[in-house]
Amino acid sequence: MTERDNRQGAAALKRVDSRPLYAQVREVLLERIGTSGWMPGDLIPNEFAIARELGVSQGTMRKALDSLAADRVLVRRQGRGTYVARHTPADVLFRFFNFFDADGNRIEPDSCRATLAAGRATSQERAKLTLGPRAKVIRISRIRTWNGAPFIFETIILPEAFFPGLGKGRSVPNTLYDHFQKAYGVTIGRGEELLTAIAAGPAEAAALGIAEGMALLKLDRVMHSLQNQRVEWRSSVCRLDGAAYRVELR
Amino acid sequence: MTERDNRQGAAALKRVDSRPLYAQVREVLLERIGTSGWMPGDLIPNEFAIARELGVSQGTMRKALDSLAADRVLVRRQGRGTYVARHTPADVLFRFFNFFDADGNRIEPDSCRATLAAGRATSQERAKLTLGPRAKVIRISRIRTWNGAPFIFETIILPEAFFPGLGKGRSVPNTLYDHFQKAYGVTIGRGEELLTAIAAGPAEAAALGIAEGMALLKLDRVMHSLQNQRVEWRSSVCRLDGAAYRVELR
DNA sequence: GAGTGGTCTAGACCACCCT
DNA sequence: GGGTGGTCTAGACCACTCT
Repeated sequence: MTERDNRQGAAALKRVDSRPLYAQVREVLLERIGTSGWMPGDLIPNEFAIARELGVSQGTMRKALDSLAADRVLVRRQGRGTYVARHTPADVLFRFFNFFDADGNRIEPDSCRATLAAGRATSQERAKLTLGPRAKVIRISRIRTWNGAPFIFETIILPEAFFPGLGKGRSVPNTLYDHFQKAYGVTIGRGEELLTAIAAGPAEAAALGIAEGMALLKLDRVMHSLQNQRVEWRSSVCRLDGAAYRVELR
Repeated sequence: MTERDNRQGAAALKRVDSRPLYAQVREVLLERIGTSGWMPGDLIPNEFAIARELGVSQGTMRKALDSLAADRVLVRRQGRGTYVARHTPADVLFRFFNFFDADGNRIEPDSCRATLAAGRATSQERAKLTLGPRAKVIRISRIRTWNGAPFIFETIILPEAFFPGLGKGRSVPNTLYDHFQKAYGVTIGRGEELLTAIAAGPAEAAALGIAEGMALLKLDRVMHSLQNQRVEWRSSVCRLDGAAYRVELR
């Protein structure tokens, strides 16, 4: 690539908007990661190479790369290179599964029985996932166990547009988010969860094998993709004897 | 040239330390903030001044300052300067009070009735706060209200060594953490909270004015100071009809 | 030894806030 | 106008990983 191209590259970045260069660079890198360029697990070119290509200094490139690493989109390893973060079941549990046992160890749910169905989204589902009037969704209900006993009973709503044919002919994996990334190129970026306490009704009592009226923790979670689209609504009720939901306060 | 300055700057700070320069600089700044040098709300000297004083470059100083700003110890304002973060009641609510109403607005608890007592720490209290065998603690029990109705019933355990004479002759403020900072120089840095669901027993039912057996959210929280000492153990039970505890997932 | 990210420096210009 | 933090660049050396 010639020097003129470099300047044009830099100018192209600057002319579009007035945000800092590193923020624009970050945007460019995010696009490359999303659209079948750099895939999860890939080693991306080194700092100097991308910087030269985009016509910015290595320092600016570093700032963009560090910011993506802070958001867990990239993983940097000294002496080896920069990789596109890959979701593994262990990563997913570590980031998004906040249950701990009495000794402070993270709980690893053993398995799950799942049922799956598709249909038109209800108005509530459309609101939660910002879907259009005739959008379809996939609904998964499952029970996750811990030490062999039912622990979580949850319903997961997914826009069909993001996950066409999910579950067709195959069983639903225990950790969904790594499957989303591998099978559909949808990477979970962030989300929010609303927690309340409820008394077990007939449905929860039957699903979890407990008495009606037992106090349960209810989680209402909406997850967003890296591109900031709402890709999952999950509603879970959890039996919490011997376990706790852990929150870091900062 | 750069190499010699580099080593000298490092030598001036480190002696035994092999951590990065900016990390050592950060430590030095944190000490100055703790020990009656720079107080909450103070404007601290500009980057160049501190950098020159400590014998490091402005870039290294900036990295240390930015890291402290990220941890909310400092607040940087373009065109004005860098300030030591001051806890206000609003800040405290924003950072550490995670309850929201059905419309998604943060709940502001109205007031509280508090009782206060001091005594020797129980073994459980010593374990939670890593206290010595004969340590004393201050115990606060209070009820916080929302829209006039009891909302949270909580017990707060504080090491007497950190907060001597707390509550003597004065009432306990609604938001404690800003009081800790102003009156005792103890700044809350971070903490962790364990959430479970419980059924209301006689004590909770009486305190919150509800029926026994109602599902409540229980929070078990330990907070650490900027110097990483455990300075509070708080146990709360919350009535959650019309409200929810919100967690950001990243 | 070659290549990578991590640290550190030095100096430039810009955007913002004050008086 | 003068001072502050924010951005950007250029170049050096260090620490780590692989072959």
